Amino acid sequence: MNPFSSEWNGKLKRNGYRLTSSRRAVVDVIAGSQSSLSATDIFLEARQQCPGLGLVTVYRTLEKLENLGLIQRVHQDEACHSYIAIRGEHQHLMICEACKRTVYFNGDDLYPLIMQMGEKCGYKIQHHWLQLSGLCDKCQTILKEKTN
Amino acid sequence: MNPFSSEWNGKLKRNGYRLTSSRRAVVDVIAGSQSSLSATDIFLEARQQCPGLGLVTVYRTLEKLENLGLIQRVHQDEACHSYIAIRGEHQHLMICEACKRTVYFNGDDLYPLIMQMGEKCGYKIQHHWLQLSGLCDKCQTILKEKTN
DNA sequence: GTGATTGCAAAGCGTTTGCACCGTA
DNA sequence: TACGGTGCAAACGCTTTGCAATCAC
Repeated sequence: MNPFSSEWNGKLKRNGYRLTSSRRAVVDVIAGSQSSLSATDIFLEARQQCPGLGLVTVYRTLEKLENLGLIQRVHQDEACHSYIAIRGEHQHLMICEACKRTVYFNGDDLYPLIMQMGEKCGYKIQHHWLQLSGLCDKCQTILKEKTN
Repeated sequence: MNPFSSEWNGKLKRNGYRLTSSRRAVVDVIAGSQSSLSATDIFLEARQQCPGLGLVTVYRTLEKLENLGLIQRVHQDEACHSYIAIRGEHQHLMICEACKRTVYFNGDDLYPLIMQMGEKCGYKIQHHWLQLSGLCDKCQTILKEKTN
C-alpha cells in the first residue's frame, strides 16, 4: 500500500466517512500516483484492485477528497478535469509533457512580483494560478539519445 | 460596432471564411467583451443581434476564431471552458472576482524566475500558464464603501 | 441495527455530428 | 452558380441523480 494512503484513510475516518473497499482502492490509486488522472483513469486502475467498483463511486470519492483538501483539479488544454494529490502546503505543478510525471514547487519567490504586477493594473490579487509544463530530466535525456 | 470586430472580420475573410450575419454577431459579442464568456453566454447575447442564431454556430465559430488566434480559452475552477479575446502578444489574464472584468498583462518580469525554478527541479520549461484573480480598483472601492 | 455507501440505470448537461436547406462570394 | 455556412435534430461522452440493496461501524 502507498505510504500516503493510510494518512488519507485516517483523515477520511476522522471526518466521519466510512472506509469501504471501493474507497480504499480509489484512495490508493490517487495517493500513489505522480501524474494527474481523470475519473476514468482512476476507475480503470482502481477496478483492478476492487473489481466491482463503479465509476459513480469514483466521482463521489473524488468530491470528498477534494473537500478534505487531499486532491486538486489540474487544468490542461485538453483533459481539463484531471485530479492530482496535494502534498503539503499550497503548491504549483510542473508537468512533463512527455511522461506526465508531475512535481510540485512552491512559488514563494514569485509572490512579491505577482502582487506588484497586480498593483500596476489596479488589482488586489487574491488568488493566483501557475502551472508549468515542459520536459523532465529523464525525458530530456531520452530525447537527446533519440536525436543522436 | 466594436472597433475590434472589423479587424476580426477582415482576418476571417482573408482566411477564406465567409461573413454571415450569424458569424458577425458572434464576433461582435466576443470582440467587444472584457470578460470571459461561455458558449451559452455568447449564444444568448448574440441571439439578440441575430435572432435565428443557433448554438451550434457559436461552437463552430469559436473553433475558427481559436484557430486564427483571436480568442483563447480561460480556465477557472468552475466554468472551465470560457473564451476571451486575445489582444496582441502572448499575455496573461487578471480577472476580477466580483465583476469578472479582465485585464491583460505580460509576464516578462516573471520568465527568468520561472525558467530558474524549472531548472531546480530538472525540468526544461516549455509552456507556462499564469492566471491571477482578485479585485479590480472599482470593486475595491465599492467594497470599501459598503463596509463603512 | 442503523444509516452511510454502493452500483445500476436513467437523467442531465454541454458539445459534436449528419443532413438538407440557405446565402455569400 | 457553387459551395461554405446554417439550424435542427439526434448522437455523444462525461457527470450527476434516484433508488433499492449492501456493508461498515
